[in-house]
Amino acid sequence: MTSGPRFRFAPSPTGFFHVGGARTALYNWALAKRLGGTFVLRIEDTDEARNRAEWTQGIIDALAWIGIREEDPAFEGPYFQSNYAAAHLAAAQRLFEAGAAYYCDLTSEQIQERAKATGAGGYDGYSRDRGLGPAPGRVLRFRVPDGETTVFDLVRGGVDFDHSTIEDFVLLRGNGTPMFLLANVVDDMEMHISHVVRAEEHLPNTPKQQLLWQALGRRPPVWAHVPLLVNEQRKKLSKRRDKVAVEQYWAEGYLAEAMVNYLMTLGWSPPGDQEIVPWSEIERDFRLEDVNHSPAFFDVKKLTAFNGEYIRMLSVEDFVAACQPFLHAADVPWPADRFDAAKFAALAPVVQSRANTLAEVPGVIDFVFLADPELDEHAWEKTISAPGAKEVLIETTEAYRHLPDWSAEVLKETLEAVGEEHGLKKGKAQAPIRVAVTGRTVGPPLFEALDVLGREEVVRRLTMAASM
RNA sequence: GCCCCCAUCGUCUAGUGGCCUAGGACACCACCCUUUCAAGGUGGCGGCACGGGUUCGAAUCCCGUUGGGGGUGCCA
Repeated sequence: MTSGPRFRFAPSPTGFFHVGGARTALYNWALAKRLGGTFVLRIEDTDEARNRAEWTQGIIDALAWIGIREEDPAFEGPYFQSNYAAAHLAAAQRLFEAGAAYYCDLTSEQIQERAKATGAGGYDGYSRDRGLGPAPGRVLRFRVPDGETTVFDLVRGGVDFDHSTIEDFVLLRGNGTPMFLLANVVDDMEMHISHVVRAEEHLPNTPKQQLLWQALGRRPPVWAHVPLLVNEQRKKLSKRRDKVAVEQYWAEGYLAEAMVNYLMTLGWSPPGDQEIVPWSEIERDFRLEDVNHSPAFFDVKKLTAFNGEYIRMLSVEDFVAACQPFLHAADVPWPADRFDAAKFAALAPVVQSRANTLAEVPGVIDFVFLADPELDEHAWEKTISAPGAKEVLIETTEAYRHLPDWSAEVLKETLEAVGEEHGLKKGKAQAPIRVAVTGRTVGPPLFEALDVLGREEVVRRLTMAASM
């Protein structure tokens, strides 16, 4: 075990890696790295957790993607909550023996009835002094003392809670298994966690945890509750409504660096006037004290803009490499054997300056690898019925068939010359050729595309279109 | 119901009592560039929730109101 501060990251078992979790992980990681501490990954599994191995691997893969790697010495884990089952029970037993906890045999229904009768909400401490011992069906409850608790939070400062508003909460269920709250605290103790950095939703439960630390004779960790990530309705991000799985952004061609950078600007901003900054600077500058107090909207549009910037920062080679998974995916629009890596590489620079995500790349250049690109009928009608369009198409086809040089520049000059004869401006003359060759009115720069496509194929497509 | 947190352009933020006539980014709009679409450049639109204090002076400090969110289980 290393000697520095120990930060724990403990995602709850939702089955996927949440963007909110990713941000919290990044906060913990930045701090652990800068302070020479440790990032402890703990899987909050339960007996019922399904697909534990698969889910754990998913978390580890997603963490690796955003730069938090297992092979880094600052990374520790994963640990599993269930490994500490004995410690959970031992802690409960100690609390009971010290009188800090007591057994209660009331059922949920009975508690509700009593609450209704007395007009008070929740459990009223009925069994506090009944001297009950453990037995099946009885829960162990924590005896919340009189007074108040102040949680010292690095993000928010001191937060006061009056004990009269905290009911005697359950530590052990009627079947003897520990509640999450207890397990969580005991795990943190066992792992010598010094800093708990997590989402704001946990703040109201923190006084309970702090009380547990104290009752167990230990100094509580440093707390830091970071603001929630919300949707456009200002509600906590949920899987049902929102696109929150990190894996999904990964699959859609977002660059990890862009995701990381964007996530870090939610609730915090790098010093200086630049918000696109490398991780090395984030790691150096990030401080919990500077984190905002209010929830932040996860704006996919801004993420996408960041992603575009990061794509443009790539070298052409790196861009081509990053595109590979998307060019060879199963759902690619062209037959796999028609793909030509050299042609793609030739077109890469013009694609790179246009794309905001990698997933949109195949759709931009698909016409190059398709045997017969689907023709947008509407666009075709409109384009070819324009004055002079038909003549330009026919004459350009002939000119291209006999062109001595085949280069973007010559192709451009040739077409413009033909267009001029028919009184068409450059852009106008280009339209029929573009639709005839690519099937669409929009796309990457025409002449570069024609150049890459080659004379034979271009002339074939033009001739076919001209005969329509 | 009770408890807790929060409040600067539509969004993310800078701002820690005078440098604020409130700065930047995304989005949006216009123009330029241009070979369609982008990218890039220039400009524009747009905000301190409200009401009281404190102070010579408040986006900044205090109180209240309103609004939003979260928590409150023998869920994790």
